[in-house]
Amino acid sequence: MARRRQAVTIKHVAADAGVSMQTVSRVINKEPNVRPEMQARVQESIDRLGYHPSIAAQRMSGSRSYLILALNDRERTIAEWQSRQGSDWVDQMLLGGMLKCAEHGYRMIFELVDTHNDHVERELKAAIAALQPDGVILTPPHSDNPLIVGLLDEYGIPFAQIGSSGGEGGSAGGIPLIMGDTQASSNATQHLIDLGHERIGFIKGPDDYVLSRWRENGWRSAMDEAELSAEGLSAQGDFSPASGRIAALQLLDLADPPTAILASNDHMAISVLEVAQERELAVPGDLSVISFDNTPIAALANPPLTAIDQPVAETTSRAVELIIAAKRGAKRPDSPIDIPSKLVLRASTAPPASATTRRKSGT
Amino acid sequence: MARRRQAVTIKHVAADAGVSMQTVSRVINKEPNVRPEMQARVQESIDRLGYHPSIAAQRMSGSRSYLILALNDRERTIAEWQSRQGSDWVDQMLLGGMLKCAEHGYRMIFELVDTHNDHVERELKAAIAALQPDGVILTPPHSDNPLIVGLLDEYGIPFAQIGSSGGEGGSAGGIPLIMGDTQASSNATQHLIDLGHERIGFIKGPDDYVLSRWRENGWRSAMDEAELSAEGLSAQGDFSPASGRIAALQLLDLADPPTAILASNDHMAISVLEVAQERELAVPGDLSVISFDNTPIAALANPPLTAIDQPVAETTSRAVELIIAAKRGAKRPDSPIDIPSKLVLRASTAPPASATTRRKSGT
DNA sequence: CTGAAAGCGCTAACAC
DNA sequence: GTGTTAGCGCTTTCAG
Repeated sequence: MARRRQAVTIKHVAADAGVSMQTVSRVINKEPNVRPEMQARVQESIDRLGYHPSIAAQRMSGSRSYLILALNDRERTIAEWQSRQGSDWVDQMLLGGMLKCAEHGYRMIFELVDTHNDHVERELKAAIAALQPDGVILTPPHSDNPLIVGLLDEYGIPFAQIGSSGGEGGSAGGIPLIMGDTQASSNATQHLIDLGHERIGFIKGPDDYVLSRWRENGWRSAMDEAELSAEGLSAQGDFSPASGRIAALQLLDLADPPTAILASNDHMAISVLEVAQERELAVPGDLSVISFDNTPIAALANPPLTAIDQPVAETTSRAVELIIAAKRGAKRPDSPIDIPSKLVLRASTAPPASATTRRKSGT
Repeated sequence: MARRRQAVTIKHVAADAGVSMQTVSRVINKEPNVRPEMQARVQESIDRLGYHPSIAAQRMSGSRSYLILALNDRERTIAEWQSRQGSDWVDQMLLGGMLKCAEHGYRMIFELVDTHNDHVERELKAAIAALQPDGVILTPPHSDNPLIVGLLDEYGIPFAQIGSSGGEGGSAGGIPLIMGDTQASSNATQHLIDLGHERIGFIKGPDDYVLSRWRENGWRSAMDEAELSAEGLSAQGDFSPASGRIAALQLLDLADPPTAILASNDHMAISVLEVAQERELAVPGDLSVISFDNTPIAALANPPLTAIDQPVAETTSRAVELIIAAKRGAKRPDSPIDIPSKLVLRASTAPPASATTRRKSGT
């Protein structure tokens, strides 16, 4: 007996409470201008009848859809899921975003879209038309995609840009959120400097991620500040283990190789670990390693990696909050929200073995 | 300029193509009784205008919602996300389910509900009323929850029960899918027996998961068949590392301890590994270990664990297919769909060290 | 502060 | 084959 119609509707509640549908609607939406006694009576009916509004109907009548769309890069996300390397980016988004949505009666829907594809626009339009989301959460590398940002602005849909500083002028509806990449990168580098390292290598992320630049900048600025040369100590990677291996080889083959390496993500750091092992370099004895992201493999690596933890859950949670607030008419923050990343100390960092034998001034 | 109304509706398309809305609707839904030339003309308008139907409106008019609800256990799922141990159950569900949904124009929405809570019913009713999903995917331990199953049957919503054999009579709309637990467990045990093990311990999962029993049964039957005693070789666990430790201790403290242990999930197996290390038992030299699930930590453990891989993505994908088929009126399969789990051989299993010194007949 | 009327975008049920 | 009519459940006007 597939009764496809709503079991109990606003009409039933109205009849039960002896009021108009309108009043019930007001109670549901916590609108003012309802006498406490009315509100109580209606609420009682709602509870007793087990009434829950249909978001489809709410959406139809021009109100909210209570849906927030989270957009991730299709190719990379699927690759991560299939590789089963334990990256929990999506899980952390769910943890932060879904739970925050639930608190407000919203729901989060995940969608994968191709960045490098002419279809982005079509895909996004389709998703918006189909779902009519109240907000959209963009993740790298979509966060700075002008096509996506432009479309969202045009539609007037509030959206969060995780991992984006919002470009130059910012956009009408975009709320940029960053995870302190530059600062964290600089802190991590400083940590290595404090340990006594002077030759600190850096493995960059791919250029289509803005945060690749931030991470590099943080490293470079800490090196500069300590008056250490960064010359030749940066190698290009693309987040893949293979690229990490190539970069590690490049750095360790240097005439004066680094005693520490900061890798732009965990996978590349693991590759560094592997290369070190092949070369019989002890970690952290001969080589210290720090990675970005702190996905589960960082803790499970051998040795466990000191890593910069990305507060993905917290950031997503804030993104949801800000979108919902924007819906309610709150004005957007005028500078990017910055949720700081913390350095998690584990076993892959130590003072350089040859600390005293090297040409230098400090300890 | 927040235009909350649909940008281009079926009306626009109808006007543009010079036909009635109904005809457009028929084209969208690929219904018969439309002349090819009409269908082409309408399709042309749809494409040119960039029209996409609103699922809210489709739902409102009594048709599908194109939404499939996936229900997971709240407490356990959140604990997994927070522990950051790399369990990718949810990711694999997304991989299998989301992609399959997308193929058919559906969307999957995740929702967490408390099993051990009086509110299950209320929560589920709320989700159904709000979303009007076309189908629901149940995961353990919800799959066999009579309250949930009963409610879904009553509402006439097709649903998949992952990890359930469907109980006695089965239910009207329930489609049980299992992942070959018994067989896999028996195979894994047999693998150890083939290796020469005779004392094979088993660490059970919690009783509120049916699959705990299946896994135990598989082990027990393989032991029986090989005429090996299982007496005292099973220890209770609850999937947590702590419980795995206690169970490992219990088994290894036996007067005649096992030379191999089959743990009902990866976490408990890791605990076994830890206990072994503390006791200076080499794995796999002195003790072989096999785990269930094969989440990413299994491969990352030291040594990497031989594990029984749960085909979560494939199962979820099939679940979605079957739900959509059921919607289209296909009759449900009359026995549980069984997607076999495969044993992934890694470095935690080997013949027992003392193989020749033990009382026995074989090699 | 409360109610009545109109309509959102779409499809089921009928006519033609 | 195609068009017309009515209505899904809710919220927006706008009256009172």
